[in-house]
Amino acid sequence: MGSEKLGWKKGPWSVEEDKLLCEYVSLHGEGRWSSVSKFTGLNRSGKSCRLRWVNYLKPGLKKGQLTPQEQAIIVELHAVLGNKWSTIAKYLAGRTDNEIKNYWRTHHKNKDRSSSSRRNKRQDYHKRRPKKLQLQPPPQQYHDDDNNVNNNNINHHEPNFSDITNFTTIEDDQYYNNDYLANYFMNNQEQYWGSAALEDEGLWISLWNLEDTEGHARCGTMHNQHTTNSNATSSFHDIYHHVR
DNA sequence: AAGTCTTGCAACCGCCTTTCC
DNA sequence: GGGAAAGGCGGTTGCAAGACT
Repeated sequence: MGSEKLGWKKGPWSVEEDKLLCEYVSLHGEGRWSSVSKFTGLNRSGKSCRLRWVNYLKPGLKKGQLTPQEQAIIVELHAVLGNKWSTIAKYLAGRTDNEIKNYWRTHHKNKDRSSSSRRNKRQDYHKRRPKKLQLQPPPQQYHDDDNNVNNNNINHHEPNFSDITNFTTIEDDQYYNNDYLANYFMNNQEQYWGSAALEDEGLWISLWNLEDTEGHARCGTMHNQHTTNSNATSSFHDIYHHVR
């Protein structure tokens, strides 16, 4: 945004900055991000504050490895929606568009490594990179399911892709020429929509609130899981048939 | 052991859309 | 109605850490 002042602090957020931002949101709610610096003294742009909140501090965010179910949903929805990361994120409770985008780029986009522009750029970068660098970033915080703040380091494990191998080997024609995908969701909806990882009420609300194909928000009336489950599948059908 | 490469992810950038005055 | 500000989104980059040679 050209209107934002120059001289905003950039780079990793400190624990203190996170605290100030959390306090601001608890007092004023989400939105009015450009006011954060005024109210808190935080020298961060509104966009930076919003991003930090949405991608890291917001209660209910899951951290750590994507589950095989989540990976499968991403693969399936990307086949239908393309790079609509924020839309895909609506189907994955506690996951952010940024997280999904990063996952995709790492695991799917760069399959053709030999021609990866990023790889080439990175090789170039590493040639120029000074050997041992910089200050350690502060310990990362996150909120657990009970909305408590933690400072734990996240354990990283090698992903297990065996569960989704069959998805990634599906021929494109199967996506584009029939209702394969829609039927797949219909037949496996218990796996997706009924999985423990997706039982967060927020997901069902967000699924029900998914925009329809004309860009209008769906009714936000609360439904029980079974009802919403059907609606989620209906939404998927809408997306599938209109996007293709 | 040291150098190089790969991966994961936080954060920034620029553009577009929406909202406000 | 039009311009400015704010918000949202997708693409990209920078860096740490682990894997590999």
